[in-house]
Amino acid sequence: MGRRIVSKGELTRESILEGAYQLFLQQGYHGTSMRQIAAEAGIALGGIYNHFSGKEEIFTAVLEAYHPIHEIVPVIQASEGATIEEYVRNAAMGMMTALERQPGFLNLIFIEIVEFNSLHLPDLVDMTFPKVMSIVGPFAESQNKLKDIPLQSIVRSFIGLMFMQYFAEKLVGSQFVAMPLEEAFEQTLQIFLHGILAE
Amino acid sequence: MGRRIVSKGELTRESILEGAYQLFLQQGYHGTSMRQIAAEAGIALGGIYNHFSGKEEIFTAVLEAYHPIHEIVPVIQASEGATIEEYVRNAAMGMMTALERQPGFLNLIFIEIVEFNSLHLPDLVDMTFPKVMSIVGPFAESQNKLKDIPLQSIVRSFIGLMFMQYFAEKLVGSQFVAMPLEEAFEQTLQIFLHGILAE
DNA sequence: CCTACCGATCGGTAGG
DNA sequence: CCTACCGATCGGTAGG
Repeated sequence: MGRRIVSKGELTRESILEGAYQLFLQQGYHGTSMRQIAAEAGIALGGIYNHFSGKEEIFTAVLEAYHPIHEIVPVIQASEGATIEEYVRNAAMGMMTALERQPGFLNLIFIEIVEFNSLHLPDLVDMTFPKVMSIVGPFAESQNKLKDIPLQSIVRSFIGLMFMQYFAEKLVGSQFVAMPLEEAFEQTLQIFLHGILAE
Repeated sequence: MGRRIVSKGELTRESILEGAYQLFLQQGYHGTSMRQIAAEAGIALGGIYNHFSGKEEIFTAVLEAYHPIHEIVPVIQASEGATIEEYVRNAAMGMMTALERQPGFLNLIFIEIVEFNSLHLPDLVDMTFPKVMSIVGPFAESQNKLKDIPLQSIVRSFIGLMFMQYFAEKLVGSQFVAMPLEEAFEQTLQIFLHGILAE
């Protein structure tokens, strides 16, 4: 909201994070050097160590700063709709938009999986999933139009389908999406809605 | 089928591929050195270059040798069932088993995405997806019990849900799967089946 | 925050 | 002349 008052040191720290973020996305963690990060941030190599104890701490901080939850939770909260059908449709479009606007989210998670052997992934999920559940839960439970399936399974399937849809969009032009994207999105939504709504 | 007759050189080449595969899974591409690959294969560093022109060519060869399609297509082909419901259930269980037995498949693809910026991913998908479609197509189309949704969307959603389920299994113990795994698998299957079957 | 470096290791290649 | 390697070292770069 309000403009934060930041010291020069904080500005430097943030430019390190932003430079590192861009480089990690393009080259991965091990493929990115501390010298590249320093150059991107406009400082000398040694200067980095005034802000971070090492390369891994930079990655941790980037993971926190660019965490999907910051982008996606407000989108889901903003989702409204008279029926669950409308609500799901709005949430789905909001999530796709959020993913498209910040395509680096998934890559950071892939880096965590590939180059850190999923070391911090359980913590990450434990931090994220309850937040999503607490937002989705009240709305869904106030309705009686869902099949008798645990809300957790429903949310998990929703996320899985959105990720798959997102992958399909990244692969435009391949056989994987031989139909218009809007149409593919609609089909995925139909399968999900038929899957969760009571007759 | 029959036992291949392989020269000593071919055996060396294959041990390089296997060693590189294991190391890539644990450390990623840039995190793995040619010296580690050589040690894993039981030869000297220089010996590698009699079989591969460089590190990237090794990764390409590993991607080909351990391609998911080799494992998953026979599983789907072996899937039978009097009804689509049975068929889907068998295919789902077969795919989960295949993924669990070869957990490296997904990681190789993540390495491709993260460390090579998805350079060869479209080609990979174009090679794989049509094969799956040609196997699934005839069976599904011989039935009239599906909703009016393109087969391509159905297959894509199926793959998305299986991947999500697989991720959930890797995250056992976290909030993400607060129910028994068999139950979570069943719930995912219910959503999919309700989503695609005609009333 | 910089310059000047360190111990070690990187991917790749030399001659034999 | 080929293959399948070796011990040693190349020019550069890694994180700190």
